[in-house]
Amino acid sequence: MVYSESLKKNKDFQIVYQKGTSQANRHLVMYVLENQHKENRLGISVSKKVGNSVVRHRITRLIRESYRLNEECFLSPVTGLDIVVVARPLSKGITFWEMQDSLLHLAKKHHILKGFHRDR
RNA sequence: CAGCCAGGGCAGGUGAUCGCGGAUGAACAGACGAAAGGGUUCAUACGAGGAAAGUCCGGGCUUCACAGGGCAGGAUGCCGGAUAACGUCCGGUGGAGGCAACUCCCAGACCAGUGCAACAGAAAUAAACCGCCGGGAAACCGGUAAGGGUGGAAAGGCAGUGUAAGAGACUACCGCCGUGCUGGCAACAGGACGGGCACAUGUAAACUCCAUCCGAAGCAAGGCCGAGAAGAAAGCGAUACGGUUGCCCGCCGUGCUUUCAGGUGGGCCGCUUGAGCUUUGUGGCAACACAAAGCCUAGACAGAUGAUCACCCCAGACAUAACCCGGCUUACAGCCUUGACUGCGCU
Repeated sequence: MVYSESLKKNKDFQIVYQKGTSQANRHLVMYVLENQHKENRLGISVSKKVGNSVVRHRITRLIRESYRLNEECFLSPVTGLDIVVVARPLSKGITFWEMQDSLLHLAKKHHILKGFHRDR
């Protein structure tokens, strides 16, 4: 991803969970917190409740791909954001398009979305 | 052609665009970092499985422990072979099933000891309920395990002789036990002779006994480089300086350099050339071994295979490497293929 890092440390996840704001829909939960860096950092969490390793890997890839293809929409002019996306059990077996809609829907609820034109 | 048995292989494909991982090569920058390390861009080829899964066995590797012996604990359990090793595999033996091809079996020892055996049944390791026979007027007494009934199991089976009725009491065949013979490396098989069957049942996936094997923990193993902080020693400097109120007393705290050991955050190695794969040949019934030639085939460290579009078909199951191998077990849409057997039809 051009503009973003991935969120890695468990400590960073805990900070976002505790101090960030959260929005949810039926597929995903999104936590957002302003960080002190220049870049966005994206963390993805899929628990074992969702499915086996194959299912979890696929959901992770769909989230990352959805974010990557719409990355410029998430950029904040002021500061970087820590974004944690948690997959919920209903997201098992959804398509890429549903995942992208779901992710952008949550971003809109967070009011961090800009310049997105739905052009399917 | 149908049914059935055994084995082997594949695990959606092709193209375009975007994206990811390490490797190699080139170019750029020498950013970031104390160091160890490492960055950016482009190109090239490569990039999960038959089970990668469960983590149930066995080994390699690493660190620790270890004179030798014994106990405890665990595992295995017909015989021979294969193997680094195994609880795996191969070939046999015995038993069970199938017309057959073939398949299945935790297959040592209950005359070392201990335990357990519900219910039913007269009685369960000890026998007389009915029956049969003899005696007696009867009550009943005695004999009897052939028959009935119960049970997983009732004092070898079956036929005959025999007898009051019966009984290995006696005889043939089968079984059992013992002895030696033949074949086989062996498990075992075959037939011979003897015992007339006594200790008198079953259960070891009951304890146990016997034989064999086993040190412990695991790549978050372990090794290397090593900020910061704290520690030790030596040297330099001073009887000082700083703080507590300006001063005095009192109280509290020490600077710099070098070296050393330990090793946190971090980084690197371990990390993929290996009991490796493919082909051919030789030995072996086989598992497998040996030889020759050729090949290099993921190596991440929050963890890479995805997305979109188009087309095709039989419409794609189960399931994502994490130090590496050999197995086992479990999950699985289907497809291809080889051999054997049985039945039917045709020649």
